[in-house]
Parts: sequence; C-alpha cells; structure tokens
Amino acid sequence: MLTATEEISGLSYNHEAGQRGSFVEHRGLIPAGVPISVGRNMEVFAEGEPARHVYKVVSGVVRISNLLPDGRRQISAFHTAGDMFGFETDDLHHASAEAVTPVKLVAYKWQSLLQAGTQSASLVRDLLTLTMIGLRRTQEHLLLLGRKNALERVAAFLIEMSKRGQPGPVLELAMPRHDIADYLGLTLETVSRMFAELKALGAIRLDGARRVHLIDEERLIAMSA
Amino acid sequence: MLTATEEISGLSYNHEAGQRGSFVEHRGLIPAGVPISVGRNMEVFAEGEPARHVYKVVSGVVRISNLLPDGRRQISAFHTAGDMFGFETDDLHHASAEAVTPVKLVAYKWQSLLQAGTQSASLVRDLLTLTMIGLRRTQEHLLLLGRKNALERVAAFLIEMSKRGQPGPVLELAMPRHDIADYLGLTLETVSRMFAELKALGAIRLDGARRVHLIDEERLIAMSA
DNA sequence: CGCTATATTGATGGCGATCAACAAATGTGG
DNA sequence: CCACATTTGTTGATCGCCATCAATATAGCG
Repeated sequence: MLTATEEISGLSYNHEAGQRGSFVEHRGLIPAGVPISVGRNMEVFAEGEPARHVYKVVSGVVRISNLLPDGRRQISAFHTAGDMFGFETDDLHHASAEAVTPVKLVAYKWQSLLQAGTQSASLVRDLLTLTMIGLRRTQEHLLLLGRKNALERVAAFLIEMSKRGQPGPVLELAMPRHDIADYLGLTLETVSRMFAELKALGAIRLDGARRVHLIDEERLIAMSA
Repeated sequence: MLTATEEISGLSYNHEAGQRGSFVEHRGLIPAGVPISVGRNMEVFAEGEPARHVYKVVSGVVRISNLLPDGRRQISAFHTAGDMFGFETDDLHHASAEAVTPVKLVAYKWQSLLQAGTQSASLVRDLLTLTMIGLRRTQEHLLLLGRKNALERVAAFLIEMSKRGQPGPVLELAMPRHDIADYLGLTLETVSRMFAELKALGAIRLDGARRVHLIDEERLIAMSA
C-alpha cells in the first residue's frame, strides 16, 4: 500500500529526466501530496475545469487530450510512472486527463508548490526543467504530426514506447489502437494496417494486439525518420 | 537606434503574457544582453549547435524549425517582438532558428540568467511561466496538425497571426507561403488554394499575397474549429 | 526593364479516411 | 465449462483530400 509520504521523494517529469539525475530531492520542502486512485477510462480532470492541482503518476498510464467541437480528438501525451502533468499558467485546465489503465496518482496543490518555490529557487528550477523537457517532446511530436507518413509514425511510436517500458525487446502496450491513432493523428484502421505491415516487413512480431516483440529495433528507428 | 540596456526592461515571451501583466521587471538583476542583427533567411542557431544563449526578439520575425533527414521541414513556431526563444534543457539546440525578415535580437547568456535565478526566485518563476505558455501553444498546434483539415488550418493561422499583429482587420504576413505551409503541415500549393477558397467564400480579401483583409473574422474563427 | 523569387492555378495520382464485414479477445451468467 | 454478449482489433473495398507535377502569373528588385 502506497502512502503519500513514501512517494514525494522529489519531482520528476519522466524517465529521461530521472536518468539525467539532475533533480534535487526536495523532501520536507514539498507539501504533502494526496494519493488518488482512478479507474480505467475515468477522468482525472477535464478541459475547462479549474486547475488547482498538479499530479504525479505512481503507476498506470494517463492520456492527455484535446477535443474539437465535432468530437475529433488529439492525444498530446501519455504519462507513465514518475511523470508529472497538469501544469497550467492560468487557473484552468486546457486539456483533459484520463486513466488509460487503472492509475495511482499523487496530487499536489499548485499554490503550495509555488509557495514552497519562493523559499527554494531549486524547486522552481526543477519545475522549469520539467516543463522545458515537455516542450521539447511536444515539438518533436509536431514534426511527427506535420511531416511523417503513417508507417513512420507507428514506427516512431513503438520506439518511443520501448524507451519508456521495460528494457528488452518485448513491449507491452497499455492503450488500445484508438488511443494510439489519436496520438499519431491517424485512424485506428490505419494504425492496425501499419502494425500488419511492420509485421510483414519482419520488424516486429505480434503476440495478441498489445504485446509487441521488437525484432529489428535498428530498422524501426531507421523507418521512423 | 536600439541599445541593449534600453531593451532589457524585463523578460516576456509574447503579447499574451505581456497583456496578462504577470511579469515582474527584473531591471538590474538580468545580466546585460548583447544586441544582434540577423539578415533575412540568415541563421540564428542551428539544430545540434551548442546552446549558450537565449534570445529576445526586438523586431522582425524568427522561425523555429526541425528537419527530417530527407529534407521535410516542420516549423514549430514563429516568434515576433517581445518573444523569447532558444531555451534548452541540455546544452544543445534541438531545432534551428532563422530570420524570416531582417531581425533585431538581444542575446542573453543562459548561464548568467540561471545564476541570477539563484538570487531571485521570481526570475525563474517568470521563465517557468514563459515556458508553460509555450508548451500550451505547442499543444494547441498538435491538435491543428493531428486533426484539422487544410481549410481549418489556414483559417486558424490567420486568426493566430491577427491576434499578434496590429489590431484591426488588415493583416500583414511576414512569411512566404512555403513557411506557412511548413508551419501548418501542408504544401505551399494547398495553402495558396485555401487562401483562394477563403477569398471565394468572402471571409478574406487579398491585396497582394502578403496583405490579408479579414472581412469576416467571426466566420474565420468558426471555420478554424 | 528583365531577372529571379514567389505565388497561383490546373491536371492527376496516392495515401490514408471512411464504410463495412468479420475475427479475436474479454467478460458474464447459467 | 460453455453459450452469449461486448469490446477490441483486423481486413477489404471504395472514396476524397491533399500531394505532386506542371505551367503560368505576379511581385520584387537590380
């Protein structure tokens, strides 16, 4: 059983950040977070809602999405263990967050974090670094959405997910084809066809829809450019 | 004639931020910037270059772009007077910056800014806010690139540029069709056709290729959704 | 002016969306 | 454990939007 105090051992946006080891531990300075459980496909917050908290993923996967009035959806990010999300400059959420799988989170009051930040420049610096990393990732995703074809997008997606999951050639996808499609700016049918094509090319092997063996990761990387 | 000291009257990312009035003036704390002039289509920095400075636009327009190995290009942002750009978490630029028009900039040493930040939490807070605003904008652009059709993209582009330019119905575009296309994930031909279609629909009037009269801004907004 | 860069317009084709049918996986109750 | 329902995924047929290729027009600029 997780408790809040066990979890607030520092802020980190993602694995990459963690690996770089650039984040100071702020134990004792960070206000205590509140543990939250969210069921599959349940909402963490919705677009337009007041933004009072930021969240850190303890376990599970969260999707961040925006909707057009007619229902078209764009997923801007998937967040996994260690990631933080929900930062807003004004007091409204400009995207919605939902649990892809059952999720455990810790919620922090944004006001409290900022208040702690007045005492500690390094805390705000860490938040800045987190946000800058998020910005860079989003810019890379712009290149994918603006200029890559369907096969390149799916290849890039597999590489991205592989970097975040367990090391090794077996990738467990937490999300359905529809979510992958909305992340990649495609339809679920096209995503399915590209999986089939990558399989036919011998780059991957499928064990059910969600378990992907990356047979030729080098080739996937080459294909994703 | 501009001097550096006249210009460093505070940091701001863009007009939106300026209008919100949320940025503290840091006069005296911010290390002096160096004024730079860059000619049309000249490079400010390139992808992969060491990132030692951040830049503030004094006048003109800068484009931030990424390239795929085969030359496909995605422009992630246009920056105009007051905007800042060039932030990086590590010490390399992950995109290139070029002058769309002749540009005047002020360059600040990133190290010096951070050092000043250890003295002033509010300076880092401002940098954080700047970055968060940039992140939100980029996420909105993801929705455009992932889910909007060509007409919606061009309508959205005109509305976006209109908000940044002089108030009023006459919009002066600083960039050629090719840059607009690479920003919107389209070809220049499609951009041109969509301008023609908006004209045929009576939403805009064209006075040369670069001067756009927004006849029915409400409709443009409706079309951009 | 004439040269070059930029923009428009037309003809055609391909990639991915859409519509549709089927298959597989997952879950439920008897 | 199996019949059945539901969700999720695959595969096929067709269509349409936008890219591509091509020709012409317009705008800057020496």
